[in-house]
Amino acid sequence: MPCQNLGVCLFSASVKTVPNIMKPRVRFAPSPTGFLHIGGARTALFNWLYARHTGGTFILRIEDTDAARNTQEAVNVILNGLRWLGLDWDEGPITADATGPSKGDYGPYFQSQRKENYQRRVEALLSRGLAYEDKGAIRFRMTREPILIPDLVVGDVRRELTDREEVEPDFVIVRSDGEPVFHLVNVIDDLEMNITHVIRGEDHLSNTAKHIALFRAFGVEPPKYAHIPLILNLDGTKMSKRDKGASLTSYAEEGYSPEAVVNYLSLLGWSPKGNREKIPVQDVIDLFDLPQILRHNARFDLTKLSWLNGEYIRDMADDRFHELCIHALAAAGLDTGVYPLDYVKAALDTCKGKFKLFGELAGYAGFYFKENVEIDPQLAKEVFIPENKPRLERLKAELSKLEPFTHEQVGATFGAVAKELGIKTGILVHPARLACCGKPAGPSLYHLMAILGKDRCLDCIDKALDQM
RNA sequence: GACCCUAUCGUCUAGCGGUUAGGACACCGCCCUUUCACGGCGGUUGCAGGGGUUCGAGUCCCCUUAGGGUCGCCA
Repeated sequence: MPCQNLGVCLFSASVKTVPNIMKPRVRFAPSPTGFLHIGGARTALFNWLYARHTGGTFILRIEDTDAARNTQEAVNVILNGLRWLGLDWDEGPITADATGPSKGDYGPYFQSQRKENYQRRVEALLSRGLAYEDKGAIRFRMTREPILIPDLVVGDVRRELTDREEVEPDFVIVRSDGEPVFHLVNVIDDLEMNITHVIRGEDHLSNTAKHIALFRAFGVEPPKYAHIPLILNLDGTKMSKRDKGASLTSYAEEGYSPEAVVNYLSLLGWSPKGNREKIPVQDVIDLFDLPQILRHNARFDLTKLSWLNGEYIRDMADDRFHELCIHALAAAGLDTGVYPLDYVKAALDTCKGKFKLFGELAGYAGFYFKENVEIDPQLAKEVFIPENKPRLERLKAELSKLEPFTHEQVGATFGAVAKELGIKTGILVHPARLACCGKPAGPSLYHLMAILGKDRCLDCIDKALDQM
């Protein structure tokens, strides 16, 4: 079945031997709104995956025709977002400056710098009677016939005119203020940049008829199209700017790792088959192809992303783990720099695999990096009860004798004291944990106490005893 | 209003005419255990509805319903 399109099959079968000129050229063409939508990020990812899978070229083009709301900061949101995800582009801007340096032979890669191309093309249409002036604007003479849209994902789509289009099929390509509109510039840029495959959101499917007609008017065969399904909210509604998880930036802020986000995004509308969930991006590149993309929209499930993120953190190299932890703690106002590096690393190692988001870390292990433990008052009332006082006192007495204060020794002491008192170890663990961390959950108590050190632990226990 | 796309557990998906409809997240038990996680075992939950085609349909066709998209001098 994947051989419906012979051209594509021949191509992917001999990817390494085809001449460069036949290699796919795909682009991600976002508008700098100051915001990178998670759906846009997925579109970028799919384009990138296809380019990397085929050995083609991934191009970044900035559609900044709307000068009013475009700023370098807004462009940087896009550049930084793609960089964070690891989606490197082969052609496109190097900086957010529209007049700045870029890489690739098809520049400029900012639409604001390509005006003369549009003007030239419009004049060509005008002179051939394919477009005409209408009250100061310029309209394209659109075909009245239905247009067949061959789509690599959806299949052949026959697009008829809507009732409104029946009344006025000719659409504006240049506004009366002289500014060319999206449909026009998008097509011209794709044409002039030799884009071979347009991979974009399904929201553009209906408009593709216009684009195909425009390509033909320019005397060029349109590229191949692949319209990918959209990402919706968990409740099935459209994900808008305000919805949780809509902004790519928020993922970095909340402590997701880019590998997890890329992995999760890959799984939306595409599947590696074989019941695989956590999958390295290189494997995705190897397996990815357009015809296997699903046709229905997907809903964004943050819970599953969190799970995946936890999986990535669990398997993360220590250095990177430490780095991301320290960054997350700093973002929460905890300066680890004032503690010895060995202490910091040892403390963080007790947390590895225990949380899903770096954003949780400060709450989980903040006690390591604070002078005083903040104890949950409600739990204190439940755990720091009079009957625990003699137990904790006995524990403290034994603990104070320990030398060295290792986690093995600490653990053995808890066991011995519990046995001596004829109680379960847990009876001692709960008040001791609350005394040391201020919370009911945390890293292994014995390890954490060893890292905190004897003096600090005894001090915490003293403070707890005062409350009993 | 018209046009287009889509439809398997709550969610992401496997399935491409014959399956006890599989996996993952989430959820619920049990086990492990110094807390929380992790891990292990088990469980609840699904082919939107109706017609066809066929010996046989989640799989093919049609209709309905539902969801999404588009019809701008927005991108």
